[in-house]
Amino acid sequence: MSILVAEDGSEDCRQMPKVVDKARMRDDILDAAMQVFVEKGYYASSMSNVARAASLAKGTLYIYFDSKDAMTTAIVDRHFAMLEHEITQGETCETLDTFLENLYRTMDIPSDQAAFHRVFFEVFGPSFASDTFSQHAARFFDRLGTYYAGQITLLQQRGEVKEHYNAQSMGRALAGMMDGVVLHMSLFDIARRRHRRMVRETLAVLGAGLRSAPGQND
Amino acid sequence: MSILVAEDGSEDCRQMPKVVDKARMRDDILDAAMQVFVEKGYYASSMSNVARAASLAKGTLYIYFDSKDAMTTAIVDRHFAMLEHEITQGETCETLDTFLENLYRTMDIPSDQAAFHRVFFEVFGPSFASDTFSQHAARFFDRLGTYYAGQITLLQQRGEVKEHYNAQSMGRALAGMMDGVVLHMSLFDIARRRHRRMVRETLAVLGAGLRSAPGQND
Amino acid sequence: MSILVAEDGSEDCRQMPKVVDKARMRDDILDAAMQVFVEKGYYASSMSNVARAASLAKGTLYIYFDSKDAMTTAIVDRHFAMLEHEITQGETCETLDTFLENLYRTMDIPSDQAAFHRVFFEVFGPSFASDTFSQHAARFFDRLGTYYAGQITLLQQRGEVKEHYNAQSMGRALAGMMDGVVLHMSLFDIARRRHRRMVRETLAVLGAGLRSAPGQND
Amino acid sequence: MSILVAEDGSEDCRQMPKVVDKARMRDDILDAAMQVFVEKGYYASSMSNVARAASLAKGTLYIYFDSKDAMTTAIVDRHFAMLEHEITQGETCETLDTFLENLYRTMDIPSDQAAFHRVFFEVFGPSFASDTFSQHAARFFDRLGTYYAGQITLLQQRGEVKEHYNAQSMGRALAGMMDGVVLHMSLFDIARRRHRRMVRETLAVLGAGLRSAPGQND
DNA sequence: GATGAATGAGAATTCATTCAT
DNA sequence: TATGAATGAATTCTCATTCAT
Repeated sequence: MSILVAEDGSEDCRQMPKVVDKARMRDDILDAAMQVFVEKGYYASSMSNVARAASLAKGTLYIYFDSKDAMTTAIVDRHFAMLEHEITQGETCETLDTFLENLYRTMDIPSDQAAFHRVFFEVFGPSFASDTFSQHAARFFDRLGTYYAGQITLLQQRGEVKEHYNAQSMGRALAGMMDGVVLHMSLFDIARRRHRRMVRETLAVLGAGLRSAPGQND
Repeated sequence: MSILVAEDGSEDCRQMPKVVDKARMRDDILDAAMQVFVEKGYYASSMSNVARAASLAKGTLYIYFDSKDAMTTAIVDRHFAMLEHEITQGETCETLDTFLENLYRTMDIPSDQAAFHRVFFEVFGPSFASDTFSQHAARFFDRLGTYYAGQITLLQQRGEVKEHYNAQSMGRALAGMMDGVVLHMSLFDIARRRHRRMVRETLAVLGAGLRSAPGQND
Repeated sequence: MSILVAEDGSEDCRQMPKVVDKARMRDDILDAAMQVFVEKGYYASSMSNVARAASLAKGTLYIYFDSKDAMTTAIVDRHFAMLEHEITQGETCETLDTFLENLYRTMDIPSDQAAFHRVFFEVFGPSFASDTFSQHAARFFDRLGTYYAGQITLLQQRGEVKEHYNAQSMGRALAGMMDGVVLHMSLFDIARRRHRRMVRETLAVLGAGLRSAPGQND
Repeated sequence: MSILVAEDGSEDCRQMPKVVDKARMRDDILDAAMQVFVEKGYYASSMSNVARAASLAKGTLYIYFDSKDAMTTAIVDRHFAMLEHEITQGETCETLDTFLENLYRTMDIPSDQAAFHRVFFEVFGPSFASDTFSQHAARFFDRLGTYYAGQITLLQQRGEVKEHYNAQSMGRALAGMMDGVVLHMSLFDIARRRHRRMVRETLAVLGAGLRSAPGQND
């Protein structure tokens, strides 16, 4: 956000012809588009709808994006870049409890992200899934899995997690399971309270399953 | 159903050859439709495509279904009825290991079902999710959750599962988690082998978390 | 024309579902399209215009032709097939005068054909000339040239035309020159009377140039 | 032309550096435009394309030309002015052979002029032919015809050409025929070598037809 | 003068649905 | 019942032109 503000600030230096912050514009359009998609569904949303939501003329959209497809791809790219950023930021956990708490926070997505997901799975159900999205997704979940594997290894070294689990494999399984739970909630629009209870319960079992018995290493 | 039979019956006085089993016809059409949807994606499939796949004329589809929407709804109805049936059939498990094995089998869906799911989430991303589908889905997962809750209660009584878990809540969490893992695999088209390893790993943690320590009741 | 009547006649035999003479329909559409193109120019004519002219809905055009391009190609195909037919029908000429008279008739195209040409050269100016049209055109003019060459050879044998001309080369030159004169008239919309005078004059020189001096062979 | 100079002149009181040679600018733009039209075809060329080719902004084009139409008209005007100039320059021929040689040179157009023609006939097929272009063209060919008529009259007086041809009519016919042959070549992109052979052959017949028998005056 | 972002009318094309046969 | 030709609203995308800077 602060970056964008900085970009705005740069506008006032000098500008003979109409200067537009193209990156900012693209971003605004994507926001408008996403809003429309979430409200009406991707396939029910026309470029006209998006234009109206962005307070622009239809043609203007095509200045910033070659096609509806390209715009959609840009949304996906941006979303995954954001997720990427969030992962990278994660601090390593000292205890299993901290780790579980982190997982909880990751799963407890805000409801607008849930709407986000519904759009993603409408767009990338089968249609052109294989192309852009699945590559992103696959890579993303691999990284997420590896990240969790690292955490688990650390916790195993600290004696917090049973040694006999394969950290790599377990990390990937965790990533998949967490994604699944989030998806389940996103798609079926489950009440947040209920969702939280489910997540808590799930993490309780997970924790119990992972945790080393006190005074033993497996 | 009986209505359909009545309709058929009203016509059998003469022109036997023209009597068509409406229910059968509807089913055949739904099969053809689903095949097309899986192959091309829901929104990329036209009624023409469906008609061709069903070896019928376009107009004929409208004799059996009021609209594309109605046809789609019928597919969902049928699918959930099928799932319903599968659940109801499940036998109660004597041990936690049998239970986990059942879960494994449930998660190890054939790859055509995975394709199925992708279509479902294309159709019922946001579009008209709230209407028909989410009701079905909510009810379905409630029943599934209740079913698992029953199993868990049983296993708790048998001392196989720690007493301190809330069976109802845990049952629902299990349903959500399993659905999620299956979704994750379906959507991201993960290699079967990898998926199986993930499921095994997940169930191992689950089992460890659920299982009562020998000689104790939590 | 008689062929079309025959096709009409065949309609009355039997026809349970709506039977449409597809070939006839295509032809009617092409007629309407050509009329619109001639009136407004190809690039100024929309499929809507064509549809209106054909008293059809826009969508109906796409039942008979895949695209505007395909429709255009069909017009060209049909036109060249017609020209082809006309050439093939030509009888061999006994004298140079008959030959020149034939040339005259060929050049004295009706004014609707002139309009035709203007459309052709709008469409096949540079745009996609190389693809369909130029192949047709090249082959057509080769055949026309060969046909004239045959005639000239015959007339040379009969002592009507000077021997020293190369029949093949002269045939092709004749084809090009005739095409040119017709084009010139088509494009510049020259008054018919003036055009005829020009053609007569041209043929007079041609005739004088070609004709053997009486009692000599070159 | 003088008007444009006047416009330039009215601005030279101050701000010398900003003074642009409007006529020169217009010319450069037309060159760029023509280049684009020849490459992509008139209707496939956008003002953006022209602007890019002219290394100018789109808006700038509209400073020099009111519209795409106006720009196109300007191209035509310029082209015909150039042709006009070429004709006027022609020297009178002393012999029929010189005359024919001149005709040959006129017909043996460079291939970039052929491309030129293709654009002309795309633009001035029917579209707005009647307006600007056909007037130009009609007048141009009249002048050309008159010019040839003059030459022919001269040659008739010199006894080089048969007296019985009507010089005026023949001149116009020559103009049309030559234009046609050039068009034929331009449109069908005939190989130069073949084209030359055709032209030679045509001129040979023409010459033979026109030439007075030695020692006779018709 | 020069720029190029913005505009919006209009083009080609698709497809769910209807209906005469 | 079954057919498939016809429909036309709706969609994506283009591009000549305008105008604030």
